[in-house]
Amino acid sequence: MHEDLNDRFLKFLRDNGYLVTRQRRRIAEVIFNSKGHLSVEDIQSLLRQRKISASIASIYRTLDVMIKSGLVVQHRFGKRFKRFEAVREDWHHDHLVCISCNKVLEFKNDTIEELQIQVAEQHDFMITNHKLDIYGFCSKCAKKK
Amino acid sequence: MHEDLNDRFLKFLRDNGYLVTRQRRRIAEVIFNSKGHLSVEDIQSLLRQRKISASIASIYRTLDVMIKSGLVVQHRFGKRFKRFEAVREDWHHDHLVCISCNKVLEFKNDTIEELQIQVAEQHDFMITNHKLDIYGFCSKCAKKK
DNA sequence: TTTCATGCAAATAGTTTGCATCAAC
DNA sequence: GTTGATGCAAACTATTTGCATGAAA
Repeated sequence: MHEDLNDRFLKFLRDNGYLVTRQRRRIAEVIFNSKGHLSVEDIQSLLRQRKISASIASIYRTLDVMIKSGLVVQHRFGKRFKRFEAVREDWHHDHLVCISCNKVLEFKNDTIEELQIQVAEQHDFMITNHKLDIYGFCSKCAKKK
Repeated sequence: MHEDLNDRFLKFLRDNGYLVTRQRRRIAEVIFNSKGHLSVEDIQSLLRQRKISASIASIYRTLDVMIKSGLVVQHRFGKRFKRFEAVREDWHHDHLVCISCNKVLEFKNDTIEELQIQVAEQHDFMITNHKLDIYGFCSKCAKKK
């Protein structure tokens, strides 16, 4: 499963004239082996746990390449820093973001997706991607209040 | 129309123990008199055009208060800086963002809104707000390619 | 052995904050 | 007169970049 993503990334590197370096391989491994939405800090600490060294600069530069490969997407859930997420299979999804505990739930709704395509057509707009983030309180945090 | 927003903002200030200062009044005027999605830089230059002086710090601090008042919302269309938008009447809308010319079109789709509420219910999630941004190419930019 | 990636530190961009001064009430 | 807002400059955070060194092909 993540093997696949890893292989696809390595192939992307080779096919597009990028070097396959130790750092790129390891940063990719860490990201493809993690579920969810990683901050650069998360990635750093995952690397540290595995006793892998890679500078922040290399993490950012590798993330750029990964985004170009289409195997990773970027989020910015209202916060000032970015979060990164591996794109698994063809499963696109949107997010419910808890503004209290910062937990992020994923969901998928085909009707919403279709309606977006309709909206775009109506405005003669060519969609490349979209971000739908719903903010509020998850069930746990809602109860606390 | 923007008179209304202005008045509501001044009322909000008074009702919540904030001082009604020259800067706050003028920053609010500029924002309520502008359509669209203003960056802080935009706001600064609009103020400059009117020969009004206000420091960046005050602009940011006033924007915080305006957001608390609910009369302004914040966006972050994938970029690293924020954009601010006056909330007119009760007209909520979403955005089509051109990744080529950066133009932002607005749209409203009630069915999408309803479906979001359904999704939230299914996940026992209490919505406070949401952001749906569709990225791609506007008709002009799509033609150029 | 050439070319591209890395690591470090310095630079940048956007935003926030501390503090003395100033304006609102 | 008090209290809270302003303006300035300095601090901060996330991210990017320049450049000498090191690793990939």
